[in-house]
Amino acid sequence: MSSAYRPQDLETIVETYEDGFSGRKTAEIVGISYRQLDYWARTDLVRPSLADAKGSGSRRRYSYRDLLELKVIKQLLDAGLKLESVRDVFAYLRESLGEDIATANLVINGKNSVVVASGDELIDVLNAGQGVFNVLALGGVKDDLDAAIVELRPTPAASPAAEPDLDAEAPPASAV
Amino acid sequence: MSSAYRPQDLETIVETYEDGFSGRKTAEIVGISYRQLDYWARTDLVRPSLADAKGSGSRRRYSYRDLLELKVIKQLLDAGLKLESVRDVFAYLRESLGEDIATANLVINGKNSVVVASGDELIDVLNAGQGVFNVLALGGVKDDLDAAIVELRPTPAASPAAEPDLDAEAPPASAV
DNA sequence: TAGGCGGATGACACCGGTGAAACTACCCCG
DNA sequence: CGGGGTAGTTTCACCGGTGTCATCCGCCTA
Repeated sequence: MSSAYRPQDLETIVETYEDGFSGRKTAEIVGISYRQLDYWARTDLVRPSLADAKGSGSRRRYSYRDLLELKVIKQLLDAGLKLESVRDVFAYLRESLGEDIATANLVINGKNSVVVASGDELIDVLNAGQGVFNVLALGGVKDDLDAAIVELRPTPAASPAAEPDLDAEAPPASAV
Repeated sequence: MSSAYRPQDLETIVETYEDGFSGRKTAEIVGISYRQLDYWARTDLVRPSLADAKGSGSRRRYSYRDLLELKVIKQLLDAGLKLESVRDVFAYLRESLGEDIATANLVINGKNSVVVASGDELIDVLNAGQGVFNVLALGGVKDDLDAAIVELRPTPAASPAAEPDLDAEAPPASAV
């Protein structure tokens, strides 16, 4: 899928982030503005789990999992969801996210209902229910995130290997 | 499904609306505020197709199809979509809406892509694509709308047959 | 210990969406 | 033909989310 990099690269790169990701870097990787990241932290949507801000001069530190959540949020926003409903989603979602990310689908129905199904279950859910469903394949989110981490890896002056440009943006619309 | 009324009732009732639905009535039936209806008309989201407003004191007249569109919009908003993306959707959707409403599904992907698939096609699309999909079964929308029209039919004083009270609010969430 | 720099914070503005209330025009009935 | 009620229009205001800029603070390095 996403650009050509040896999977091992990701591990290596992530190791260099053992203290977590800074606010600005996080925003850059996830593809959101620093203002958004800041606002979301203040309003308890996603707080940096490694180190929270405590007064001016302190530093937020985001974990890889934080980035994952942030990326999911960005996807939902890009899909046209209101930030408000994203909040509702994460109120429920947080615990169930994390294990089988590669295959799981996030299904949002109405304002409260949130489900993580996998594969065929999804179809049953869609057939059964009413109203609007928002479906997000989590595997793609992780892929995007990993690709972005690789693209935006540190030491920008010491890696002339591959051009770190392009395809860091939107996953092609494909089908549809 | 929704309360007990003979299907013929709907036709009869709709006939009494041959001049179309007034703004207030439309808002009531669709389940939105008059303010929203007004704002949407001003900002070209849904204009009353039978008679538009021209100066204070004039009257807007909405067609049944207008109500259908409005109901779809309401569903999307209830699902947590931003009004902005609803606008994008309707820029494309308008022509394809109308024929096979009962079975069609509205699929929204990203900001631009809009598709109306039916039945199994839907599943293919979901498997193929990336990102977030918003799926809306249009049949349910029509059912809800029809039920609301029956509930809120005119001549509230002249129809002692069935008590036209209660459950005039939200069409039961059922399923889900 | 003194700078300097990265980054959190605060203040301000702006825009979209909506509620509330005042204003106004049309229609119908007497 | 005039009054009243109904309904559309207009204005004011608020809130959430975000951009921008200025400020302030703490850590790190020299």
